[in-house]
Amino acid sequence: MSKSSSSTRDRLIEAARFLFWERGFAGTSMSELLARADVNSGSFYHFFDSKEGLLRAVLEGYLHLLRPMVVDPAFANVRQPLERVFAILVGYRERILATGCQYGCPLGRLALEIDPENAPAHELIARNFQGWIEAVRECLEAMKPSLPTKTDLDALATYVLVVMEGGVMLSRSYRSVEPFDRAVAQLREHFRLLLHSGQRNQS
Amino acid sequence: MSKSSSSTRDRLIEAARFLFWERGFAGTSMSELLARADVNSGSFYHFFDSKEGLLRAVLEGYLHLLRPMVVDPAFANVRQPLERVFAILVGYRERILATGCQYGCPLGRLALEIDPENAPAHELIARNFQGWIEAVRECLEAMKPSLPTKTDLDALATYVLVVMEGGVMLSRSYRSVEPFDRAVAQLREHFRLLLHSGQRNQS
DNA sequence: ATAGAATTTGGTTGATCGTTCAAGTAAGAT
DNA sequence: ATCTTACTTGAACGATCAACCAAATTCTAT
Repeated sequence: MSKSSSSTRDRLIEAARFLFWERGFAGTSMSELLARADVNSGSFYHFFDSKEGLLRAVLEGYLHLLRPMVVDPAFANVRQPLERVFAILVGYRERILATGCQYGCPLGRLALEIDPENAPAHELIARNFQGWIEAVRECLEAMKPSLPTKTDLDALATYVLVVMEGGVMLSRSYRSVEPFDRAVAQLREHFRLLLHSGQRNQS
Repeated sequence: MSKSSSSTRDRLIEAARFLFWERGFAGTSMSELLARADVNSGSFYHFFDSKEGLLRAVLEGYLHLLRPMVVDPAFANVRQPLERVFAILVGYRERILATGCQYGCPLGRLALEIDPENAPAHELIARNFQGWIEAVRECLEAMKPSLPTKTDLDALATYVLVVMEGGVMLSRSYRSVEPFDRAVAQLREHFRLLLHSGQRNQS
């Protein structure tokens, strides 16, 4: 985060990405933010019209970070479609452990915090969720022949995200990965049952 | 919320329960809170040592509200154990609809917002979650004979909470019950598969 | 009736909030 | 060389923040 190695705007977004994640939007003060980014308040308002404008930029930034930060690392060493889905979840498990079970999904946190009146922000959060869902959906698409014919892939992919977000939330308040692990294990069982339900393909 | 009909302390907790739910902890100012409760700041600090002290009282209050507000209404007209579980989820569906898809679980919101350093608050949140899980677990216990022998009832009950919290979160950002409905439908399918997996009882 | 505790009053504190501004520097175009 | 645009500087703004206080009032027990 050295001052010369990145543009002022980028430093602001990077600082905000961290602080909004760790302390929330309302919980992050401009002074903290400006100090972390090493930027003066005047410069801030040259690039953004308000703190909310910065929030939008952060959420747009996440759209481009999903693949390189979440999906690609998970897919790197895994070929089987279903295992790729669970590799994404393993990635979140590592985040939970790396933060001493204090991890919260930055998007999930903002989804619950940001005022519903703030439509642009919520649209961006929903688009981020949608990108996540579509990455999972691609895996499910690849295993479609093994799944029951009537399976709604969109609904199933949404379900995976739901389980991840809920699992992360509980692990945070319990200060333990166990709730997350339990949820993932149940999801694993759900897929196992789906794959053995004997209604696959055109049956 | 008339001034004479309830004690000052109760009015403060009730106002905080609403505001922490709607605007979050950091997003709720003392002036808003005091105005809503119709209490002077001096009286506040007679009953609570700080805003965080009030938060703890609110979280303790939720412990006693779980049964009368969430569990009992759901169980009232439903006898079958599994349907009771889903009746709880229907209750949340109604909350989502009643708030124009802006509903967020008050505990889930605080679980993601409150500083992890605030151990007492997080312990209370976890205890609230645990109460919820145990209510579901009681239902699962009643249907144990129908479930596969090895089924971990605690894990399964936790899973139900995870799906609820994740579903509520997505429905808020999508401004639609659909993600919640999808998640519940998948959970329903999960139970259907479990009940038909042919490994039930002592097999 | 009266002492003492419990509660209420509402103004006040200093700090911090997000934002604005006028003045200044740096760099490229003409 | 001069004009223009882009960006930086950091002090200052009014508003609001959580918290505190001494004084006034109401309740409770004797």
